[in-house]
Amino acid sequence: MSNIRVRFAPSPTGELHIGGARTALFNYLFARKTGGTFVLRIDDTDLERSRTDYIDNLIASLKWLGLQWDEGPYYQSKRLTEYTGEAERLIKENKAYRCYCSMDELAAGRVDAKKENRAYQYPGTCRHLTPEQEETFKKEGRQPVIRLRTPDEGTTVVSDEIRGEVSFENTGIDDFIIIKSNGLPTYNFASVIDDLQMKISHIIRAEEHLSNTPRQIICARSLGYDLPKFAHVPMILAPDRSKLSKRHGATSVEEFRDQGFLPEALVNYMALLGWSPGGDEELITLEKMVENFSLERVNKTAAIYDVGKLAWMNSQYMKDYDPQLLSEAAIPFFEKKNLLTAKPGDDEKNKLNKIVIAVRERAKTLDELADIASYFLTDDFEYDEKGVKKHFKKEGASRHLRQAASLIDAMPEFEAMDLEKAFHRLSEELQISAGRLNPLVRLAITGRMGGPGLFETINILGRQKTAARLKRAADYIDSIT
RNA sequence: GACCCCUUCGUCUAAUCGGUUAGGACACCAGCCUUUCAAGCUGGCAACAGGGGUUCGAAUCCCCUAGGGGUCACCA
Repeated sequence: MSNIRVRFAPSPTGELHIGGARTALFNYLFARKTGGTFVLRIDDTDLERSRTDYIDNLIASLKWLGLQWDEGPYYQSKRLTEYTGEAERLIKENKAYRCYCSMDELAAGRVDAKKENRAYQYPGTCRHLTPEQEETFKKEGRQPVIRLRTPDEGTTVVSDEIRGEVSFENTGIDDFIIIKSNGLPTYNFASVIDDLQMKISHIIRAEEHLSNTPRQIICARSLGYDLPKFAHVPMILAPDRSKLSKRHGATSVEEFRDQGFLPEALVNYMALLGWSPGGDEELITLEKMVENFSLERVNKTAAIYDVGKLAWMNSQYMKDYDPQLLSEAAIPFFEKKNLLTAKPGDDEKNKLNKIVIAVRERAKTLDELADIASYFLTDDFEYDEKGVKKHFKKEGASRHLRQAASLIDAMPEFEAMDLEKAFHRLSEELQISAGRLNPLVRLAITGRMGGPGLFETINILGRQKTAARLKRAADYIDSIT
């Protein structure tokens, strides 16, 4: 095991979306590639917004994607004394100080800054308070925050594995808060302490954190720790180039799952957003990704995700999926559409398998697959309107169907070859072409114009059902003509 | 507004010390295959943001402009 340690540290304030999932994936790939350790940490210091059901969602989503972590989950909410202890130490070392400014006072400063059209910075009001002044404030009942004393000059350089050296003027960084008045740490403090204490060697996270990094570096230096390496991966944007949000349709891993995407396809697709293995291969297994992964090959540009390509990729995975596993995965979608009344037994599973194999390459998602295959599981379907016009309203249609029905009734069991031959003879008898008979029969037994091969369809449907549907269609034709 | 990052087909991307007819994939269009719908196969459309340099030679290096994004909380 190498010394490489990475972490995925989401805050449980929402469902895991593909941006976060992709960050987790890159961490996972990097850890596997380097023989390192992948740590999961839950950054739940924001009591207001953190929710346990989001933690469940996070964990379920990671597991579903197959991104197994090696350590954790750790919870920041359980490590609070760690942060306050470090903050007290910094105060003793005169690297941090208590600030008694009220939120209103600070807000007023911000309003002024806005008016003068300049960036707001904490003016350092409490930087040099005497013990007496502190006493007075305390007597007034003010709850202090703790601020870090940050350098007033010089530059802080972020050395980023993906972006190179990025430097920031220290004048742009004020004495920011590390412990809030409620005693909880802020992100820039807790996260730094955890990363350092957990011996994280590479912080791989989204680009939105790049601007925060100089603060964290200053923080780490005050604390007296060595710096980890940083790698800021590009963001994933919605099709309208804005940040991902609910109004962009499905963005969370759970939603993609519920829409019938396979985890392998989603992982494959996410990996290719901001990274490429180099060659022309796009359909690659997780193993292959691990083998080829390097931060060097991660892009700098934000990527816009395209559900269309995800769907295509999903269809590719469905085609090659183990049929057993695929029909297993499809069951919830059949259930959702009320196509499965009870838990399927062995016989039904067998049938499901056949159905899934027959329709899989016609669907892009499991949800679509269940739609396409619905007529195999229910008699309750409508006839395609165009099809009715084209095939049912033709001279002799109902007679042809009745003939086909008696043909099938007369057949003891189905052999695809026999069926085909029998239909061939039938079309000769009826003196119509197979090109006219077959679509008519298809419409009668499936209600649709397209689908798996006709004889395969009849085979799966079974003799009785097929014959019954043929007669039903014939009756229907008689009733409308 | 300040600071920071980014810029190759509509979208994802390749071209990793400068020399390519700028490659692939999705989508789209056409053809083939096919009893249908798909799938598959073949072909087509389509990009180096703009302007200056450096160089024999720039998508690649430098500068400027424009555009996009991110951060500026007692959120993470």
